[in-house]
Amino acid sequence: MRLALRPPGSRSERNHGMPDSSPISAPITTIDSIGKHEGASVTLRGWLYNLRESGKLLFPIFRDGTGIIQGVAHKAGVSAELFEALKGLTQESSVIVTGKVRADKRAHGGYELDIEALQVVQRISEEDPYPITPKDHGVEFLMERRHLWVRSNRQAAILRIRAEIMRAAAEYFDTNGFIRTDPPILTPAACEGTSTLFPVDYFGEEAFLTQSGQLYIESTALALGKVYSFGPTFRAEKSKTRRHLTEFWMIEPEVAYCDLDGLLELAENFLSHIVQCVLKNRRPELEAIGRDVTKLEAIQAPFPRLSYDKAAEMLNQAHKDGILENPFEYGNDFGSPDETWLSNQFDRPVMVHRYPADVKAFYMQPDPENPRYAMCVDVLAPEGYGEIIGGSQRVDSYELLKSRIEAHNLPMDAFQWYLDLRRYGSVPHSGFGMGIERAVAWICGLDHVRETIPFARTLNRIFP
RNA sequence: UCCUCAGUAGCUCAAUGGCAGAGCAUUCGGCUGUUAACCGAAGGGUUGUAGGUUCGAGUCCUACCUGAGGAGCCA
Repeated sequence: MRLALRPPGSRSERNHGMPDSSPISAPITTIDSIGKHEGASVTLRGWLYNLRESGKLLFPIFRDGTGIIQGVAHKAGVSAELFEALKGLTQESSVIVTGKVRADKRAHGGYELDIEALQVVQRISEEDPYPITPKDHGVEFLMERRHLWVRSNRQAAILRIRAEIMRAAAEYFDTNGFIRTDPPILTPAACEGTSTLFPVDYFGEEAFLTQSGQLYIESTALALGKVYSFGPTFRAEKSKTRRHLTEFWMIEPEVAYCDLDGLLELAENFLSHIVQCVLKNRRPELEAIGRDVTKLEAIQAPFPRLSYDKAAEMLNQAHKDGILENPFEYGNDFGSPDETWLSNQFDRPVMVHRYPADVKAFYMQPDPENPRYAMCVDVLAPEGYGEIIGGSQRVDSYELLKSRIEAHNLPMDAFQWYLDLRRYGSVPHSGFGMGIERAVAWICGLDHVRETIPFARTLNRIFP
């Protein structure tokens, strides 16, 4: 073994006695940039994804974290040692492989690797094979092995897209004058009732994991003008659906001197930027997971605006036409089937605004034209994905906010600091929160949010 | 919290109340362009748990456990 970059650990421990075929001396590269090396020999460091064989032909498929590529070895074209070493490889064994890059129409990525040398870093034994085969598996089996499942091509592509969505979201705010100010994750006594919060022991006092940083970034918005926060959020609700996690990531902007109209513009520009970045930077991954990118190419501002009243009319009509099973009761919040149907009526996210104040949170500003409505917005992603953003203009009047807190039976003491924001230099201000996992599910076209985060925390799962 | 469905080989699933089965995976053999390769052979079972009905239960009944996706609530 004359390889410069060798892994830690002695050879005898790590490769289970498999012989190395020959010295490896080609430049090290990654599969995502293999096209630059057409016609040349390169070295890849990765894992065996699958192995097919046909007589004296071997087709090992390698992955390296950046992509997958099929290798080819003819028995007549390589040494007997190399052929036997390749033939004996097991799925997910770690290998360092050298070969000549060749463009080939038959190959999925457009390139194949004619294998010239192989170093087995660790060979997985047949007695304890890699559990996740290239065949069908159930949800429970895969989630129990999430630490391995993330290696699969599809899961890795989703995680790359997630990373791009998070990067693009932060980039939008960073390049538009926002300052990132992250609120605390450990919070004192409950803000909006304790039933949805995870309690923790804080040196003998009860504290809770945050369910939203909104109240805190209202404070930093009045200090810095335009701010955002980006971090994990916790909800102890016993929701067991494809749209719910108990721990999820939320990005929340908050803007001083911003009204509801300004917030709608911010939301549509923000979402457009994210989708266009994913299309630009993660197109191979979108294709790898079978996403219809024409649906994403339509996601450009402006987005349709729909008042609650108009949405209610549409839902009533849909019920009369027999499309929706249950009648919509005016004055209520939309149910899940209602939201799904509404979001399916548009080819881009629809911004539903001015819900009845009674069904919305205490901190939302009433509509000056009709105080029965709240100056709020839910952004519903298309293709039936439903709510990915919820936001509002905040109450800026001290007296009104105080009476709202009383009316909701919230502990006034705990809200004194929040009321201070209206006591000293209050201004109109607005903000929203976007759930990263729901955005990823929509942009990737997934049917469940559990695949959008490396390790999902759901009602029945806190393992691995 | 409520409703519905499911639990059988390592995995995905069959099996009218009557001998526990198939495909994949693993092992062995075959195949010079395979695309979840294919062909042949072998090994592999406390049918989620505890009771009950029955001559006989994977199958029917009761309770429980685990999981799934839907309601409510939310991002």
